[in-house]
Amino acid sequence: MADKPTLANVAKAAGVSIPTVSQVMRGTGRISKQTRDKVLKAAEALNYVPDSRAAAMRSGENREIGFAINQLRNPFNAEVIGGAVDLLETEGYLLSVVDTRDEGDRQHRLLEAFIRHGRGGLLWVPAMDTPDATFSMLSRHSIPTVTFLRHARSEIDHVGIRNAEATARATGYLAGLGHRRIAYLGGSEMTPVREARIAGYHRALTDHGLGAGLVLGCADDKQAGLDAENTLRRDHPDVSAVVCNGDMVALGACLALQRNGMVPGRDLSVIGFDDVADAAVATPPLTTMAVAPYHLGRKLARTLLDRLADPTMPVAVSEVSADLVVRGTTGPPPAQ
Amino acid sequence: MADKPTLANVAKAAGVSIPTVSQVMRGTGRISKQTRDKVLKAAEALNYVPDSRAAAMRSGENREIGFAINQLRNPFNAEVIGGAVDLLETEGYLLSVVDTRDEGDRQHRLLEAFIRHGRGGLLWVPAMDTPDATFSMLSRHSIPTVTFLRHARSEIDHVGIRNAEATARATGYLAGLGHRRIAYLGGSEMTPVREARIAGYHRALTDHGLGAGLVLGCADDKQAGLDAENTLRRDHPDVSAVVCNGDMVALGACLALQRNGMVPGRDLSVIGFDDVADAAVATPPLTTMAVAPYHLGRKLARTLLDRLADPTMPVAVSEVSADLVVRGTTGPPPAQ
DNA sequence: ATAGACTGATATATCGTTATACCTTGCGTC
DNA sequence: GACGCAAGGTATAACGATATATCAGTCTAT
Repeated sequence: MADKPTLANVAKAAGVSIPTVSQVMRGTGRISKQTRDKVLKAAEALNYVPDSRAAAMRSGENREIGFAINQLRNPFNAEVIGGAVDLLETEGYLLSVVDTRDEGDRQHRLLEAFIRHGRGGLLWVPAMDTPDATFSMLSRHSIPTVTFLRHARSEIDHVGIRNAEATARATGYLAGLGHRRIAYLGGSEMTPVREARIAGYHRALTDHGLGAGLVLGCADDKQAGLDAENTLRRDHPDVSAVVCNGDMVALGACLALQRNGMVPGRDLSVIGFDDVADAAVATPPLTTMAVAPYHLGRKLARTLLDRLADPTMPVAVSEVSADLVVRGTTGPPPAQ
Repeated sequence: MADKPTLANVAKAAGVSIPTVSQVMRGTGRISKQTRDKVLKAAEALNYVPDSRAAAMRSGENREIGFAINQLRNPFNAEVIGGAVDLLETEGYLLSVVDTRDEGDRQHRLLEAFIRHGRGGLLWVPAMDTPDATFSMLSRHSIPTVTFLRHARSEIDHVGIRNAEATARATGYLAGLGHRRIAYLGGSEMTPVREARIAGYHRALTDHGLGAGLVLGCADDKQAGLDAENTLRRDHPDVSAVVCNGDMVALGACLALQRNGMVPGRDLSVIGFDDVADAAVATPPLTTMAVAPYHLGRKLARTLLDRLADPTMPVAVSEVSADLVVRGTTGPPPAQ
């Protein structure tokens, strides 16, 4: 076969110097049409593709982004990644993903791998137990970073969700329907996200004069939601509405009701969070706080690109609000 | 602040030469304990992390993998990616993902970006209309590649699913229950995957003397499955069982039944494909062909690592079989 | 005592690019 | 016809690492 497709070989084939080929490929410098055609033909013949890593080394240009997320196997996160990938692709960036599993030391290793492999920017859902060493490593190598969901440091760009506001809205909506006893269902660890949501829940209770709340934790999946609802009904039969930490928990709760001959929205009102794809097609369709993960991913990526374009930009922190989507799992409390 | 963390600066700080530092970092060569400690201390102080791209340039070592998939926003694919990422991470590889959307020219650009950015290996679900130019580009740059699901070229390593066998088994199971009129539901384009499944379906029909089949296409989501079942019931009321192209379609079909006061497994038997997380917690739980996407992703990555470790290895083609998981949506046909 | 082997380190070239400075030509100008 | 200037290229160094060869000492064997 022919030579390896490098600038040097294209140059040899075209009978010009290496810098000339480089300039033709990038459209810079002053090159005559005649020479350019000659070079392009040679490049074509060799199937030349520039090595952007070598280029990056000299020029500093870097279009490689890393995304460290806490849980890859999760439809919500998968959508976020999809959004980020799509946006980055349009600008010629490549995205690498790793799964930190919310383990601080594992996360440190993975972020170090990102640095080692020359990622020029980071999207990051910081693990709960992120050590200081991780932050100092990132700042030492001055990697532009945008955190997602969990706002770890005030000097780092951030994109999140208005959790407190959203949950307060959901809770307030239920109170407006006439519910007096509203529980909060789901979430196990006290992440900042859950903390904010529960704070919003409590604020709404206070605002509506509903006294102390009831928080019941559980894992973020359907089965756990199902179990939690059973527990709730047994121990607190007076609860007539639940605000859930996520759609999976909400859907599980609905399932539990139905398996016991009750109907969501009549015997118990249920509000989810996220608006996953299944929420709209469940029976009955789930009332939920919609956050459009795909667009969140795009926004996240956009924020990083803005930072890369202008490193002097002031810290960008944005929180997108969630929309209450009323469907079939909410209604007035059952008559006593 | 101090200097940029490079080999040169570590060397200066430690008072030794650059190659010495390089050797200490990699644990090669003969270095006295005394010198090593000195170097390690300097590296630590500078927060040194080697630049693997510069290293790759000289040594050829490359631990960057690209995954070009046809649809990122899809729980099954998300799990596959999760499996691949997990396995690759244990060996120090990084995975970049792109979404081809099954568009041949878009895919070509993205694969070229992988080459440009120096990916040393590729995982790939080839688009239906992949042009020859794409294959020649990959071979021209000799990028080790493993195709997934769609076996495009016999000389390329491959990991897939025994689609025909699995669907034949599903169909045979229904026939064994006594069903005489079994339809195939779902899938819109004639991908090799769907083609194989339908072939297996037809083979099973023939084996059980059930004559011509009935294939009804639709998109791969719940809503489409719901609509398709309604159509089926209206136009072909004699059908007593359906084999579905995917779980989403199957779950949609079950929903359609329930909304019409019928019960899956009694009035119509339904078998899905994939065993998505929801299949087990649906009501009734879905009978399906389980393929364990996470492990499929691991196997895919493993195959690529094997190829990278030994380029002379004969072409590796493996097809994993799907397991029939009998749950609640299948049963004998309703008595006439 | 001296060749030979081993130890611990270094000098130098190289990977594939890009940035910078420099070098020819040709041409118009005074 | 010497000068300035623009056009069209090239020479060279650098990016941050690794591979290869080499070198100064020390140790061993004969």
